[in-house]
Parts: sequence; C-alpha cells; structure tokens
Amino acid sequence: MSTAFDKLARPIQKWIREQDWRELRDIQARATHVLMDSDADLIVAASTAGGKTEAAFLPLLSQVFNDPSELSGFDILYVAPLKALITDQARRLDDVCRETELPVIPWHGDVPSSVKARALRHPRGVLLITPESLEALFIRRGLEIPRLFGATRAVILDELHSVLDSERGIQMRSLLARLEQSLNRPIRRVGLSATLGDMELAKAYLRPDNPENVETVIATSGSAELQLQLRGYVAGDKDDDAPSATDAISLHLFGHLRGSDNLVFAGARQTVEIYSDRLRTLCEKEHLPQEFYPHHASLSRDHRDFVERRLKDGNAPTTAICTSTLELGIDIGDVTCVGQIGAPFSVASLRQRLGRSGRRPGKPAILRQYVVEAKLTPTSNFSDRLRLGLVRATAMIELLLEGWCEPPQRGALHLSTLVHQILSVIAERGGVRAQQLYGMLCQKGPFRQVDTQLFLDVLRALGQPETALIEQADDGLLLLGAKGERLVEHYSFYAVFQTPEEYRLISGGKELGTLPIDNLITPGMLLIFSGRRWLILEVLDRDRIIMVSPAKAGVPPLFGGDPGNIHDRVIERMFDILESRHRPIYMDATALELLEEAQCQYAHLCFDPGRIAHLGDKAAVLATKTGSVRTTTLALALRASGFTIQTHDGLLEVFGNDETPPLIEALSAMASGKPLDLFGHSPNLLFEKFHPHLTEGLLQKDALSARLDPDGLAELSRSILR
DNA sequence: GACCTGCTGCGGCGTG
Repeated sequence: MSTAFDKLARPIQKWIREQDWRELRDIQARATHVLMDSDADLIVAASTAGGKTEAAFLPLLSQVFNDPSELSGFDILYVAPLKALITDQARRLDDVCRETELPVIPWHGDVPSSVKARALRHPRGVLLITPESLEALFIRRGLEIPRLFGATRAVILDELHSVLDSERGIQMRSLLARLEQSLNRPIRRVGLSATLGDMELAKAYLRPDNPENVETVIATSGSAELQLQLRGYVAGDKDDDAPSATDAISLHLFGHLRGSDNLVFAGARQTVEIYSDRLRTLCEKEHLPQEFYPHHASLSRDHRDFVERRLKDGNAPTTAICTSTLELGIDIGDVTCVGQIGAPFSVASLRQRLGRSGRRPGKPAILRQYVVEAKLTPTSNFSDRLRLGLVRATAMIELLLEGWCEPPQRGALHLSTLVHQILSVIAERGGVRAQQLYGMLCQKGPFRQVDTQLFLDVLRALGQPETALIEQADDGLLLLGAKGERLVEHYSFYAVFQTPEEYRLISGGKELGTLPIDNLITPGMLLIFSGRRWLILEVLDRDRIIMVSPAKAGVPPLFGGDPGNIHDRVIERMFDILESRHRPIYMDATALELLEEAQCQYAHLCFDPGRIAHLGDKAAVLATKTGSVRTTTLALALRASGFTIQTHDGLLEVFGNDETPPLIEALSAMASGKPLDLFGHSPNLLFEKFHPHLTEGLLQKDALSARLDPDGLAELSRSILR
C-alpha cells in the first residue's frame, strides 16, 4: 500500500518538505487515505493546533490540482464561525496554495469589497467564509449560485462541535442543503472538531441522509499528564477580619500564576472585571509590571487584540482573566495553567478550556478550580447547605476525568431559524411555492421535525396582515411582504442569533468597549470596566454613548445573560456524590470540609417519602435528580397548580399557600398523566431572533421541543413519590 | 443561573 505522502500531489509534497516536517501526523495520514481513496464524508476530531486543517486541506487540494474541474466556481468551500479563524487560516493556506497556483479568498464582513468583487468575477480556488456571509451570497446573488459553486468538490466545516444543534449550526446545514439542491448533486462534507461526546450523533448531523457513509478520524488523546486541584473558599462575614474569598483567590492567583502565561475562566463578565481589578491593584501595590488583563466580548477589539497578542508572542508573562471568548478558535499558543473560578456549565467547555494547557511535550496540563461557598448561619437556605457549586464542580471534574462530555441535544424545532430560512429562500428565488419550500427546508434540509401542518401554521403566521413578512400571489407563489422586504434588505438580517442593545463606553476619544443598555447609568456614578476604574461624565442616550474619565473607585456593571442548561448526567453525578462519602484526592482541606458538610446536610434533609423533604408547614424540597430541562418542566407544572417555585441544580424548593392542593396530591395527579397547562402563568417564550413574528401557539411548541420535556413529567413525578 | 458569534450596497469624496 502506498503511504499517505505518496498519494498527495507533487506541489503539496514539495510544500511539506519545505516545512521540515519529519512525517505527516497520524490524523493527517489517516484523513488522506479516506479522502483520496473514497468519496466518503469525514469528521476529523483533534484538539486545537492538532493539525486538523492540513488533514483536510492537503488531500483535497491534491485532488483539485490533479483533476481540475471544467466547471466554473470555487473548488473548495470552508465555513468557520469566527472572522479571526478565517483570517488565520487564509494566512496559513496562502503558502501551500501558491504551490498549486490556487487563490485563497477570505470572505467576511471585514474583507474589502474589492477582494470580493475580484473573486466574484473569476470564482476559483479556496473560499473561506462565515455562515452569515454565505447567507448574504444566497440572498443577494441567488441566481449566480451555480456559477459560483459549480466546481465545488468539498465543503469543510470548522469548529463543528461549537455549532452542533445551535441556531447557527442549523442555518449552516440549511445553506448546505440549499447549495446541493441548487447544484443538483451532493458535495462532500468534511467536519473539523474538538473531541465530540457522541460520534454517531455528529455523523447524523454532518450527513443526515447517509450517516453510514461518514468516516471518522479521531486523534489518540494527547497523553499529557493532568495536574488538578480544587480549592474551596468560604465567603466571610462583612465584619470578619480575614480577607474575603475574592481577595483570597486573587492572592492565590497572584502568587501562583505570576511569571507565566495562563487563562483564568471567571464565568461571567462581571466576575472577570472584579478579579482583573483586584489583580491589577496587587501588581501596583508590589510595584510590579502589569501582567493580568481582562478579556471578554464587551471589551474593545483593540484591547482584546492586545491581550491575545501578548499571550501568543510569549515575550512577557500574561494571564488573561476571561469568559468563553478565549475558549475556542484562534490559536493563542500554549498556556501553563487553566484556572476556573466557580463551577462551569458543561463538561464539554471545561474540556475545551483545559485543552489550552499542557500542549508541549513533557508539560502537564494544569487545572486550578476555585469554588466559593457561603458561610452558614442558622437561617441558611438548604441550597447553601448542600454546597451545590462545589458539588457541581466536583461532578464536572469526575466526568471530565472519565472522558465523558455532553452530546448535542436533538429534537428541537428551531422555528425562529425556520422563519429566517423561509424569508431567505423567497429572497434568493424571488418567489417560491409552499410545497417546494417545504421540500427544500423540511424534507431535504435540517428542519425534519417540522411536519406539513406545522409548516403551514408558520406560513400563516408570517402572512397575517399585522406581520406582513410574506404574501401569496394569485397564482399561489409565496412572495416577500412589505415588512419582509424591509427586514431582508437590511444587513442585520443575515445572522440568525439575537444581539442585545448596548452603549459604547468612551474615554478621551478612545473606545473602551460596550455596556448593555439595561444598566442604570447616570453621570457621577463610578464604574469598573476593562479592569480599571472610571467616573461617568455624560450619557448620550440618543447616540448610545457613555463618556467616562479615570477614577479611584468603582463598581462592576451588570451584563445580564440566560440561565444555562445542565445535562442530566451531571446532576445525577452530583447526587451520587452527595449520597456517598467520596473524598477526592484533588481537593484542598477547605474543599474537603465543605464537601463533608454537604454530604452530612444532605443526609439530614430527610427525603421521606420518596424524594420529598418537608421544610415547614407549606414548604418542601423536591429532589428531581435530573437536568435543567426536566427540572424546569416540573417547576412550570407546579407553578401552573399555584405553587411558588425556586429552582436549583436537580432540586426544587416548593412553597404552597391556602389555595394550593397538598403537594403529594399535585404530584400524584401528574404521575397519573393528568393533562396540564404548562403555560398557565404565561412565562416568557421570546428567546430567539425571529420569535416575535410567531403566534403564542407556535412559540409554545418551539419551547416544548427544546427547553421542556412534557412527556417525561409523569415518570419524573412517579420517581419523586416513590 | 452565562457566555459567544455576524453583517451589504452604495453614495460621496479625495487622489493619481
């Protein structure tokens, strides 16, 4: 059998020799065999900087070189979710493509229109594009799609794990299905991904009609040693002389991270600001150069570039206190240690974060997990007593060590994204029949959970006079309505996800970043932002601008956010931990004390009968022992019966009143399958960008498909009563 | 109880 290297085209071989590579990496060789010897689709799974890009591109470019297409169009299409990733990859590909004389065209909002115009005149080579820009091509140049992509032999989807079953992922799949239908032939799909929780689901995601034909190449996990510590802290009383938990963690970070490159994930932007401020102050007090910097999406591009460059250059030690901005995508080089303040929301993201450390041979990956728990008083709530943050962080670490991570969630209807794609197809084609539209999007596209009746309901909602997004011509053709025209015309249409309104923060003519408009802001107030302290001088409401100047004190702003979704398996593990006497070796003394306390308090909660603990006359705690979706469903059902509910990880705090039935009676009714109105107290159902155009009934169906599990309610109630 | 991501076409003006 010939080696993978032998199979590649001459110019590619020449390029590889020039790189001084001793040989192709394992995943590159295996991917080359699959891509050169078969027509199978492929998923390449490896960590950042694992050589995935070359694994896909070297064989595909070889094919283009050896067997050039006679048709017009780009030879290879590459779709990535970040502009920075496209810029990065274009630079890397330029070299190798010069050998094959193929142009490399980066295409996103910041690419000059002259570059785009030239590529449109002579489409060939490699097109690197975002889902939004591809969407724009369909809408603005629908008739030219065959000319632009006639020659395309493969599409590479980068960061596949980050878009599985998300709004953008569904959009991307819809665009690919539409592309194949325009060309009347399939295009080979190659997905690049970090390690995935469930490879079978990923295959079905990449090629829904033929998952058996998807091959996988998975990197044998980097055998880097893992060093791990979980440190517990108790938030002290205000009048306590001891340093606060925040100060104690800052001091620990200061002492252990100084002098090297590190990432500290602080969860929320507000927390990032608090820790950045403390660490900057510590450096100033010790008269040391600054090396701790905040990094999150509300900070100016300038500041973020500065932090990313400092990390990548490796010239000066740099620790970024950050949110998930530094979790995926662009390569910032290897870091010594990954810090995590507070429990993360998913094992998948914890794994992705840890993958940033220990990449050099012989260097361990280091995870420092910090958890803050409240000081208990006689009136402390049971959720504080159970130390849920500590227990969740522990459960996540244990699952990480076992190699598990969350699979993509399936079954969601994605009606908001469906509305977007309906409008997009009509714009692309000028007009389309309902039957044809259904075939394109729901039968051949990604909206397979949507049946004809539901589809017609969506069309009807969009066609209502007050919505006026679409209308039907006399011959039955669906056209854009007056409001639909306006919506699609504006460039803000291309993205399928929602973005909040914000103020721009300006000091001395320089932009610091942005702040959500729901902050209560008036001149004279003090603010912590970008790791520094500011005085608000002026608020220009109409221009959405806040003018500030440096100050000596300040408080961090609020950034808002959605409640997260915790997987069933994580919550199940939390209860395993609470019900055991498990003492993990990676915990410090405080964390061990807190854990022991939690296990003891759990035993004292007296779940009897079943999983109900009565706290008082009308108050009780239910252990659902399951993730956010089912726990939220039960919470809504009980609220519909008149109870007041507080939700926690796998637990519900339930308060009755004079009107409510006994809790056991309410649960028994649910256990027997009695129909319930989950939406009785009209909870907010507007989560996604195009939700405001749908009817209440459709919004409820959408929520039921993705965020709730009504079918599991009876069984959950039975298991709680048992 | 959280985070992240993206964006066209054209008119107007200056310069070679």
